[in-house]
Amino acid sequence: MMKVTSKEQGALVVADVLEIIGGKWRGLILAKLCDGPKRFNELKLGLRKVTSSTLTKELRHLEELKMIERAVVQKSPIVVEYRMTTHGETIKQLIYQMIDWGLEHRKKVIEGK
Amino acid sequence: MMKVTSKEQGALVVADVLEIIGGKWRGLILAKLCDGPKRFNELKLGLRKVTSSTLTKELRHLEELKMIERAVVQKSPIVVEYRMTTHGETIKQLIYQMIDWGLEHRKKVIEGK
DNA sequence: CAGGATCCATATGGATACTG
DNA sequence: CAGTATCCATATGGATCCTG
Repeated sequence: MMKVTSKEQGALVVADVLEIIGGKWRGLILAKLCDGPKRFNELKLGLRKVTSSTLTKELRHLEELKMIERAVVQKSPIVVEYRMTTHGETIKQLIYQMIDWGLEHRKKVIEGK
Repeated sequence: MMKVTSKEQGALVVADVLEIIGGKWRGLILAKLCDGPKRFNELKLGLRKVTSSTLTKELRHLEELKMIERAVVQKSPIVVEYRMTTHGETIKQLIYQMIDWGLEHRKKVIEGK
């Protein structure tokens, strides 16, 4: 069911993962990209109120972590597309599980309050 | 495979979940409590360098979210135990999946760099 | 369209000292 | 042992304006 080694390193590894999906925006960006590639402004509009500079910073961070990649689709007017890398794709199941758990939690705790 | 409704609410729900496991300590605390109940100082020592005041704040927050509960086991000298609530238990699988993914990520990206 | 630059607000968490 | 209280540093993200 659960590897012993995983349990022992548990907290440390969780910290790694939180570096990727934690913070106010990174998890949300990844969730959006689970649907498929998105352009800069698509992400910007999809995330309620994030500013350009913040979005850029977060995207760069996810790029450094090899989770997403940036592709210039066309220039002048420039069009950029962000998409998950092959490695990034592997986090999809985790994101989906977060969503499923979150929906249950919402029913039980938030609405049931 | 994935419910459509989940996908659409995706980012919003992810934000809910990140409120619980995000931040610098909350996910780590939950990971520790996956092993079973822990006392205040056990948690404090287990998490590299967290101060009492910070740990207290984070624990209170997780209590408000109905994820953990505090139980006074004995008084004078007081002994307190923190453990997951029934609802909190439901997040275990998510934490474990985070750990599993994190270990893979570590191999592929961090060490493989 | 997609950002860079600059400056700034606030949230998060920390240091230190003290207590029932 | 398990906190509280007070004060404080910094990280995170935001506002605004500008540009190839």
